[in-house]
Amino acid sequence: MSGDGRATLLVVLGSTGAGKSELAHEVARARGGEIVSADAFALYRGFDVGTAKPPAERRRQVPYHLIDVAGPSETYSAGRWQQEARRRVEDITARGRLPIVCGGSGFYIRALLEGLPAGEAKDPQLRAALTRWGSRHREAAYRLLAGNDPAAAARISSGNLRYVVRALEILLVTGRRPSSRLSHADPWAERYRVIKVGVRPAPADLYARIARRVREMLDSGWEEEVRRLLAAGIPHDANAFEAIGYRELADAMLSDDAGDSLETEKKIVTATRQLAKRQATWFRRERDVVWVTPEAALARTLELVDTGNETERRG
RNA sequence: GCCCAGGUAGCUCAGUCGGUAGAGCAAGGGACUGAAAAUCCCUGUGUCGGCGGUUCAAUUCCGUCCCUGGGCA
Repeated sequence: MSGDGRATLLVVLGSTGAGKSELAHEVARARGGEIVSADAFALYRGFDVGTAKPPAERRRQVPYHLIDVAGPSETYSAGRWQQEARRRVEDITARGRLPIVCGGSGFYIRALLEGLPAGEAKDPQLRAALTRWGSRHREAAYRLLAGNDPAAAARISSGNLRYVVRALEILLVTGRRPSSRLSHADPWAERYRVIKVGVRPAPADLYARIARRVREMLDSGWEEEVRRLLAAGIPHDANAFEAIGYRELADAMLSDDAGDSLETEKKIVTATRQLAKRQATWFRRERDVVWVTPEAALARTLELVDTGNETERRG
């Protein structure tokens, strides 16, 4: 509980490789916390090395949630994660422990804290059909959207088939214009004293960290894991295979010209850096984030977490 | 040493029948309504290898030199 009577919810965010996991784990150990992963790919069983899941030792020290909760061929979703994550956070709080949401999936974190439009308006078959049609008739798909919802079309570029298809899916499933469905105020997070800590190394350090991490993952049997997944019949187009590294490694294995592994490693590092940049762009807009360097992270975060509690003790 | 093919954006290359050049990738910036590690948008001045020559004008033609591949010796 914090000074105003609300329970504390700690959110640790930042780019891949910044040092979020380390921080979350240490805070959890120091303050009796439990970690809820906000990572769109650590959800999938079998995709372990490249998603940097916490090793068994850490999982013995601290309870981890929303890791390995989906089958490797499944497609998870932000909405499903939001519901699950909220339930876990509430449970953790109810047990008197500190909930720590930690991850780099900005869309998920926003869904958790600020909510999503009501109703998932989802139909996978329709979406697949729209995608098939749209990839052949990109302009027509965009015109169909523009004709039915100019406001939605204005916010989406015609080249972004994914967004165009999604908007059409909403239109067809709900019978209402996607633009009329923009998120409403969601009060869920108001019951918490939310502390958002962003971990951000010096820019030059981040690149070095990423390169090192990719190397370590490859040294830890990443390729072997991908080979096993493919051998087990996980389809190459499964959602989890869209994760950086898994994509490149599977492509290299499935193409005839065995491709050299140094080339693959470079591609993975590049893709990871690009991801880190996109994440930075996303989080830059996130409100009320306290940014810290990995070195100063733990001390500063404990201070932030403890402040409210001291206030309560005094009050 | 001789012959051939090249030397153009950080990389791979296109192109200019002579009027100082453009794609992909990389890089930088941005967006984000249940696929989000996804998807998409914006941003391209670089002694066109060096030096000479021809020309109103050369990255483009000619000469020469240097460099890189390949072949012949």
